[in-house]
Amino acid sequence: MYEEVAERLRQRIFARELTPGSWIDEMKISQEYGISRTPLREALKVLATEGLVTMKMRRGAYVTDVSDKDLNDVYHLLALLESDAAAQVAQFAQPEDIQELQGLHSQLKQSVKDRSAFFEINERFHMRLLEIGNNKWRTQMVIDLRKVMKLNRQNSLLKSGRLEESLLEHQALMDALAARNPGLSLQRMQAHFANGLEAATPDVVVPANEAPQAVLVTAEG
Amino acid sequence: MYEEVAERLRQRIFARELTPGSWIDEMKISQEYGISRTPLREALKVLATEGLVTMKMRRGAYVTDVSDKDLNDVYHLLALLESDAAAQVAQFAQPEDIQELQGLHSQLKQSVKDRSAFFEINERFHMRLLEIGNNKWRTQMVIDLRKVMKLNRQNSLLKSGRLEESLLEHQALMDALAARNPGLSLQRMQAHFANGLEAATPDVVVPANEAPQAVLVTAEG
DNA sequence: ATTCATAATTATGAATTCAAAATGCTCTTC
DNA sequence: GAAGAGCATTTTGAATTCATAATTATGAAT
Repeated sequence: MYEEVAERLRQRIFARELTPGSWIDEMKISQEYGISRTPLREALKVLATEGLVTMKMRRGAYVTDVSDKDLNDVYHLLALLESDAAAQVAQFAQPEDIQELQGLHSQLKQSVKDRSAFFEINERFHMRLLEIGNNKWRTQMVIDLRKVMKLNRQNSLLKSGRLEESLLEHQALMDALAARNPGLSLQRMQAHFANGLEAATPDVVVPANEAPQAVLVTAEG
Repeated sequence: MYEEVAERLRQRIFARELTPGSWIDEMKISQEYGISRTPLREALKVLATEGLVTMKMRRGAYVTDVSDKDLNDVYHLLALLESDAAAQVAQFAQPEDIQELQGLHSQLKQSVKDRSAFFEINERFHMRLLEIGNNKWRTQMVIDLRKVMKLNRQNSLLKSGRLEESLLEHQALMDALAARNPGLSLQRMQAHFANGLEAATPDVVVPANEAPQAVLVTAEG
């Protein structure tokens, strides 16, 4: 049950119903959910290790307040991990996996008019790519980091006017994947992330012309 | 208290006192520790999110059995994250931080005769580099991944005859850091990891001559 | 003798109870 | 009137109790 409770809490945190920095009233929540404090406390400890809440000694649980630096740091790691995944996919994926990604990409193209649909398919694309990347630890890390991102920016990975650009970057990535070029795939994913970050945090930059070479260290079996 | 209990359990798991795949008897452990099952269960759930134990529905907790592929995957991520950290350090560290690393490296040189001392200082060096890298999320991820590595190989990051080689790689890394060359530092750290992995898993290779170029995507403030 | 069903035991998961610590309020004193 | 001390209330943290599910053992039937 604690899993379920943890998920409900996550949703409320992401929805800003529980605001960053605010105290979490165990009594109140457990009554709301019609459960005892025991499974709730277990859920809170799980969220604490995920970084979504912070436990203060003898003071209870607080929704973590992530700073701008935190968001930059997390975004940087997302770029690092997902680019790495892209390289692995280009190198080791089965043809049908690439097909599947192309299918998702097609759906993405078609949903460019519908913001929320685009958003959802985009997320599916990224998650599917990770799964095909076939490293569950990396996948789990990305899942956790994306949760943290959701704490403070609704659409940090996809800001308003960027749908078309984002689509072009996806296309470029898909081309690199289809060409089974790991280095290029890595680079394209990096570019995708570099462009995705909003202008407010301009210290994350990959100059497109002097784009990075591939780091080719592979550990897949 | 659950933190403390979690740590005691971690130690026992790393020491192989609780063997991978084995069931964890809540009753027995709680009696051993002279506590109730409540904080123990909380600790177990934390260890579960860390990946050290696996919770089976209505079946309790089991020490996770990590496969060879898991170890390869985790090692790959360690290489990725720590190289990234090295690049950041080269780029953004304060001079005194580099000094400190050089100090640790000197200690490492001197302790080449004492295996366990070497081991401990080596760990300190890597951790300190991460901290200087100034991304707490990355640091935490590496800490967690290193815990997983400890599950199945005592000295996976440093196998028997490799102390001297390892030292040379460290020296090369230090040179790159001192030269404040991010790309080279990244590359040297990658090489360090590539060489560190034992021959039993030969699918992790970086050809030294066609060493990777730097991936320069920085997100530090 | 083997297999299936039922009962009993054991262990997990959750609720409730209990204790201790921290905060806040009130009363007293300066 | 303000400040400090003491008491009460609130809340966390842990133990105990309770219920439910699963496994095992026992017994009966084929």
